[in-house]
Amino acid sequence: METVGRLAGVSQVTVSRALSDPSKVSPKTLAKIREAIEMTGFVPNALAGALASSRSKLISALVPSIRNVVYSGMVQSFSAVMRDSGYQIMLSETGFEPEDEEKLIEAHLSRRPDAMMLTGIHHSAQARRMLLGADIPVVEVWDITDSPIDVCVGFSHTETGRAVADFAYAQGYRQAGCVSAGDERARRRMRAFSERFTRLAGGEIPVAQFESQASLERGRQGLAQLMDGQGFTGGVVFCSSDLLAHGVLVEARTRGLDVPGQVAVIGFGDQDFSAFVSPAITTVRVDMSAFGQSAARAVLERIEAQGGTQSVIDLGFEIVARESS
Amino acid sequence: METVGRLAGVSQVTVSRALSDPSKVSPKTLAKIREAIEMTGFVPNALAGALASSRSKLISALVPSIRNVVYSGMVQSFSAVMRDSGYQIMLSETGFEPEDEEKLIEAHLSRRPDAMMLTGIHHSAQARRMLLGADIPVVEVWDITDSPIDVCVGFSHTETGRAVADFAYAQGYRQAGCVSAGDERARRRMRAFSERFTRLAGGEIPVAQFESQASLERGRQGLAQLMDGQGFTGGVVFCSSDLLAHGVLVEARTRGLDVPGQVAVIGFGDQDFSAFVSPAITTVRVDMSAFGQSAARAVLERIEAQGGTQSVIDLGFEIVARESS
DNA sequence: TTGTATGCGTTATCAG
DNA sequence: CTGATAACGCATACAA
Repeated sequence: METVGRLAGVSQVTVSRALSDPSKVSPKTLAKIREAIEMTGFVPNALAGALASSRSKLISALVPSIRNVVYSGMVQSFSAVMRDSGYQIMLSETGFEPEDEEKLIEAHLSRRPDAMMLTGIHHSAQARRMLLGADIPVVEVWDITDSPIDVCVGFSHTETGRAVADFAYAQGYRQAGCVSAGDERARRRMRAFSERFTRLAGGEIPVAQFESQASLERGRQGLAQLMDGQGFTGGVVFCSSDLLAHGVLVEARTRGLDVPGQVAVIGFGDQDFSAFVSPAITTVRVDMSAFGQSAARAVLERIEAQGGTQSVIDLGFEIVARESS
Repeated sequence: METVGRLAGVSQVTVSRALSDPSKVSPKTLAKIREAIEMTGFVPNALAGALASSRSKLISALVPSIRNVVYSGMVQSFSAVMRDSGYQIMLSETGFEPEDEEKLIEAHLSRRPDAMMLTGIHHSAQARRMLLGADIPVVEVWDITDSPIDVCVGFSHTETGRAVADFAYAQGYRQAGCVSAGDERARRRMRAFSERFTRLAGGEIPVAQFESQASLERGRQGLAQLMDGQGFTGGVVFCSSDLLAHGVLVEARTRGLDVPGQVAVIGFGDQDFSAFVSPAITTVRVDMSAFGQSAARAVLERIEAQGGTQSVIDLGFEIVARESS
């Protein structure tokens, strides 16, 4: 800025003002400064700016995995809204281990973000302490709780599981199984489904539980496990994601089973392929881009107004009935 | 650090040293400092650190879209390697508009990253100038050129298109069509495919070109367009992604067409579902996590050794023959 | 092994 | 509308 200022015949401060609030500088000097910037190829140092103003214009976002469209879709809409307000996103993957999250939170906090977006509501005590100590807006997405760190936006996984059980029972199914990936929230949905379905129809509900991330192949293996190892002979299979559901579908076709006659399938997430495979997948739709947008708005509200309104934003879910059940 | 130091009975610098290089501090004082940090919940300010040392430990990464697994997979492996070396990633989506990229590059550069990862080799003149001026390692991924800004790692899209044409011709196909999403590199593959296939088999090659991102539905529309509007009656369909290929498959099934008898399909990307749908999709495999790792290693080499070795890293591609062709 | 002085490139505050 | 001056919180060079 010093150099630019000399070239434009003004001081360093004036250059700073020209950049941060052009209206505070006369049109003439503004033009000269712009020209000098053009000539020198000057790019302001946001690090120094952040240090001086203690506003970094950086937002941290932590998600389990960006390869999963449900998370990357959310990040995409979150980022878009924040970017329009001049914020940049620092994104990291936490994986599914709580300890990793703690370290990442500290690493992010050291960069002094103006706010932080986290996935889920379960965080270590130390993580909560650091977050509280940072004194910035914190939004927890994808799940809701009555005691968020600051604000949470999402839906109830327990309610989802129950609703699916009710739905499947109402459709006439009396036998059920589950195929689930290693996500804590997925497990919570499965548990709620099992409890409710057992209460309605009785019997045990076999579960094929994987620790790895969901994939089509895992879905195939899931149905195979249920049928070959756990005595599942037919009925409805609730999967923790549409990808798994698709795998169950493929495996059922391979085994010559009629869907939904012998094996019915319900997925989760309403991914873009779900309506277009055949049979189309019955699923639970959650509006991930709405999550991202709501989260972003909640953050902006808190940054600007210094005090959010709602602290629990339940965006709900919707069961989409298609051909697979 | 001042506060922590007072609590531990040492000066600010000693605290700084204890954090950046514990071996330079006596075990006793180190213990006292650690205790003081614990008590105060002190989290170092990386902004100030970066300003003072002019090393931000931040790496910028720009990709067209994180919802596309080919990009998010690459980012994932890139991030993992960089994180292990103590770097954080600032990720942004450029979309598919060159002007947006330029603005994003400037925004990122203002945060003084220690290096930058870009997708593709086409950047505006102004962008190149800024990048060169920033004087940091720059790695361009997903494509190769003889004149990278600094270093590029990827594969030749033109060669890919040609190889697919040769492959399809060798399999006996004499009619072809293309379904492509609005990615410049995808278009380049399609063009090379068309040119080569026309030279081999003669005739015109109809193309269903979409401006939007790939999706299963677009794939279905693609085949519909080719057959209903562009006189395509059968043969091989080369798609710019496996998602589109899957859509073509679904549409073909819907129309009662035999695959690969009447319509054969070749995709791109070898996504995780490609081997498991039926018929399994013939595709072009590129090792996206290898791209990310190579890119990360190239960056680390340049940051540490101040001068990279190779400047063009061609990781190639592989045609995976399956049932759909 | 530890401390002192200085500077990194901005913004904020106050004067002119 | 513009300028001087003091932080911001740390790292680096040098000294002890």
